[in-house]
Amino acid sequence: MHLSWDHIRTFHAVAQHGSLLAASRHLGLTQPTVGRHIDLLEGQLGFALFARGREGMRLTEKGADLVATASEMLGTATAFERVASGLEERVEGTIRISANEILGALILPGIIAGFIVDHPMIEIEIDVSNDVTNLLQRDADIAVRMFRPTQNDLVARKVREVPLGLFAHESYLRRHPAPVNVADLREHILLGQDRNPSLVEAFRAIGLDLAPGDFQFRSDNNISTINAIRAGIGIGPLQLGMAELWPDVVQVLPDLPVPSLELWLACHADVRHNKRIRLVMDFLAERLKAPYGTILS
Amino acid sequence: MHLSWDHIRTFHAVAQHGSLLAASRHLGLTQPTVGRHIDLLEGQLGFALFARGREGMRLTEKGADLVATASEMLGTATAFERVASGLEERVEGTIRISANEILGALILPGIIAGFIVDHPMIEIEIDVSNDVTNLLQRDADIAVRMFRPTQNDLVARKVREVPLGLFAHESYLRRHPAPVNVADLREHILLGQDRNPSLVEAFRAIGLDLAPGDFQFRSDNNISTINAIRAGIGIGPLQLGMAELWPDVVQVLPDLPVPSLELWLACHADVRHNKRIRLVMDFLAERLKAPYGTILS
DNA sequence: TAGTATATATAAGAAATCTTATAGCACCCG
DNA sequence: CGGGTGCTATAAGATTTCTTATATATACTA
Repeated sequence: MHLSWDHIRTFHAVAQHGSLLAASRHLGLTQPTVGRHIDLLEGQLGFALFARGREGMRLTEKGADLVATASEMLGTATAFERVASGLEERVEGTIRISANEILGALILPGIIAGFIVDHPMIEIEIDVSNDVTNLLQRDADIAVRMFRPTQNDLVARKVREVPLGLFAHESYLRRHPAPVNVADLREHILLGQDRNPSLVEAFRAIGLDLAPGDFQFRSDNNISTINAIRAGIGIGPLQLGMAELWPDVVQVLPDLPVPSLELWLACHADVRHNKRIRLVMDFLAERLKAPYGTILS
Repeated sequence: MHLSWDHIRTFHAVAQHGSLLAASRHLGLTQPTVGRHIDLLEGQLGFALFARGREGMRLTEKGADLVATASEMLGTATAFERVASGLEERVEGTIRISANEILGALILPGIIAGFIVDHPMIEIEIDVSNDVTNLLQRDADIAVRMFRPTQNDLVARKVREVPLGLFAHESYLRRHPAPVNVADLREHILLGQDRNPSLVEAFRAIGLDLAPGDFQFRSDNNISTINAIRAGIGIGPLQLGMAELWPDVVQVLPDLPVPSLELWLACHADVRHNKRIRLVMDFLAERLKAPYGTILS
């Protein structure tokens, strides 16, 4: 008498999400179905996997002992899907692209508009996130990143360098005279990141040691920062190509050697030969080489 | 759109057994069901896994690329079942015992007869085989072996030494005078093993270097060998305890230091705390300590 | 305190899955 | 060359599984 492998998947999802309802949403099933899977599994095993309560499904001790193996199964199952996807040669289908806010919301739509007219059989989904793990979990097929992806099963290619500068809106500079050297920045309202430390590190590299508290406006969402600059709140970092779009946003300390970012494209090694993915990656690499101004205008 | 894990299991079974029909028998499904699983899988993947022909299902190149991952999944799924079985505390249920021909056919039935009257909720199955891998694949819960099981995930305990001797039937010895030393054995009709080399090695240990061709009757089935001795074909090895059952079978060269065998009980480490399995193993260990004569009489 | 959101459990109808039965093809054996 | 065996494919009915809808309970919120 064998267990259903699909029931093991359901067990894992419930253990992961803590409730039948949450698991059902992630599995694309309904709550009664997920509940029945667990009931059947418990019936076959002869012991309870979860304690049911108003706050959801708590793993029992025995249930907890089984999570690791179920998790291993999930990993192998996603590997199976990845390998299968890598063997696929059909051009039609869906491609899911993971990108940060600027790329996903501002840049990619314009690029993809050109792609889909030439390839009407390919559907594109955009997942706005900065997490690399979604390539491993197959939540996305292609990732666009502003740093080198180092995960070992990933295939990454560098598209170009992205030069940065410090910018402020005219209205801000009218109220606060523009800085003439790095040290002057301390007297200004600075726009920075919330929990991401990369900007603090970049400032340190150009000789300015700042604590998170020295930034008066903090957000990890890049679009939020851009709009803060445009609203005249203060001085913040911006990609040079983007600044050209808004004539009333001007660069401060233009000679400052701000370290530039890198633009990378990545996919999982298992799917690298998938025709669809290749096609989209090649197209993105080609179009992303151009400065943003040419894309957005 | 996710694949069904059960379909992956079906894919693996078909790849393994080479046909829908053979796979369906191993999976406990019917041939049309197995066929539909493969059809659905191929439809979702977008390419063919098998080439269908009168001689069965041949893996395509792409199908072959997926077998390894599917196989890994099967391994994890059986591990899941093993761990679950180890966590189980119910006493009722089925226990499957793997044993060689002599134990499985002659000895165990008598022992188990005593067990099941005390434990009516436990059902016992006997799988006659000499393969240790069936504990890993969960084809059996307990194995009784005549050698030390060395597989690393196995828990084994030695029950006792099993002394061996050389025996022949009276009718044979009437036609051929009994040997008086090891060298005399060369002039006799010897009963040996077919492909299993252990007996040849045992003879070499007592100073007699024999080739397979020196045995006129060869079988790897122990019961076959026993019956050959009883039928008066020639001289063959027998466990001392068994010989007592047949007064007209007598030992030759009784002072010969024939190396003895060891009797081992084994189960998988994952399953060692299962109450049922513990119960049966303890019972078997206790009863198998006694010489066979007391069991069979 | 009413309203919303979270959670599980259950009943009954809808939808999918599985089985039985059958057809068709190729091979092997006496 | 008939008769068995092993194989896949297909149709139709039986069965199971899944979903929709509802009941119940708890916590948070305004």
